[in-house]
Amino acid sequence: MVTNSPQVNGKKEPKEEILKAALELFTEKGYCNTSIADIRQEANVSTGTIYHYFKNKEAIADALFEDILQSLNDSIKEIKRKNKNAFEQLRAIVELFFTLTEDAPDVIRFIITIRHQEFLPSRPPLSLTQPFQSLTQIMQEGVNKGEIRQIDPVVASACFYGTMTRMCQLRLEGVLQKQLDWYLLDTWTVIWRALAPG
Amino acid sequence: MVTNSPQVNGKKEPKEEILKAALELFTEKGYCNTSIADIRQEANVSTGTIYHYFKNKEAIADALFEDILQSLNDSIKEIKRKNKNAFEQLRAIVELFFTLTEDAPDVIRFIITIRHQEFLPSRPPLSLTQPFQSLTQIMQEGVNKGEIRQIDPVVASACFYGTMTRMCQLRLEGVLQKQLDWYLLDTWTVIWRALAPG
DNA sequence: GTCTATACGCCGATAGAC
DNA sequence: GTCTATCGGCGTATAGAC
Repeated sequence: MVTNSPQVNGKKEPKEEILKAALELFTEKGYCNTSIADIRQEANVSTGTIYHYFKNKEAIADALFEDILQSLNDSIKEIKRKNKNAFEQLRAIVELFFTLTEDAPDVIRFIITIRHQEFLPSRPPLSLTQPFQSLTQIMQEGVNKGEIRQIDPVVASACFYGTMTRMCQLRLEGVLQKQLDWYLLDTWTVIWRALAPG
Repeated sequence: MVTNSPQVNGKKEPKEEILKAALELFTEKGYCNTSIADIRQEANVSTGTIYHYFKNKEAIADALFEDILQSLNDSIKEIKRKNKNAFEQLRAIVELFFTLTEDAPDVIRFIITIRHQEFLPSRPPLSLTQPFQSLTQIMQEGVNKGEIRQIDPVVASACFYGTMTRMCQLRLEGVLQKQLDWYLLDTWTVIWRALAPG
């Protein structure tokens, strides 16, 4: 995990420190504008240590990608387990993204604003990864059960994900002064009106 | 304009060729991963010519930013002039974005996927520029006239813009096999159900 | 495992001929 | 206005001591 260090006592794992620093710098300045020297400084380790834990700069980004996607996937799985219908599942996902935007903005920046393909060309676009497949699946099941209107699940997902992430983006860009939970009700109402049957 | 060269006869303006090449390369590989040598080659000019027309690499990106924003702003102005109510105006904007995604994908990539702040730090976030202000204004007027439900115009804009651009993004990433106009009706229906009163 | 020192390539930008 | 040649600096990655 990137968001919290596994070591509780004083000493921190260098690997985790490096990932934490890299996430912060990549999301703030971009991958290209972040040098190994920057990461070295922010993580308080030496160049040698970085190359001991990671083959190269790209491998750091790759590990972040893996970590964050895994964590997102776990969260969504748990949401699907705890909530039985599409309405509750989707609402919980919006809450998750809004909470993360306030509490772990770098994670959301990594998911929604970073262009992974620029430096991880072998990775598929995020839209084709597991958590996003889960989303389309929720839509599909919702349509099948009559909880969601008869529309193309792709369009339904786009409305849901696009609206939610646009709100996150506006908040991260400093356009929205109030915390996202202030907008939660309105945002959810808008999304659900778009998707609800009848 | 970036999308078409002003010269009709054989010879092309080097400046336009440079901008065209830069737009293509920036949106494909990213700003950082594009070298002056790449642009030189793609535009069939020499390094000297590039630096004759532009102060530096950043100035090329800046000119593109200016061009594209101006062009987008003009298009939206014309849409507002030709269409009188929010319903028609917003629908025309979706059509504009969907058409551009198919016909001038690099322009849409530049608007929705490029992280301008990484290399143009003095520019404000896109969300604060004129065309996006116009959007919020359309929402506000729509709410005032009762054409749009009583919701926060920011949330309304986020739903509209987020849904629309997510569809464009999915198409640009190759996730959607069919052309965007195939999805236009569904997309618009979803958006309008979210915004319509009653 | 962690460090410092350094090699080496690439890239942005300039100089100066034509 | 357009070109070629080249400089200086930065950044990734490695070598090798401890």
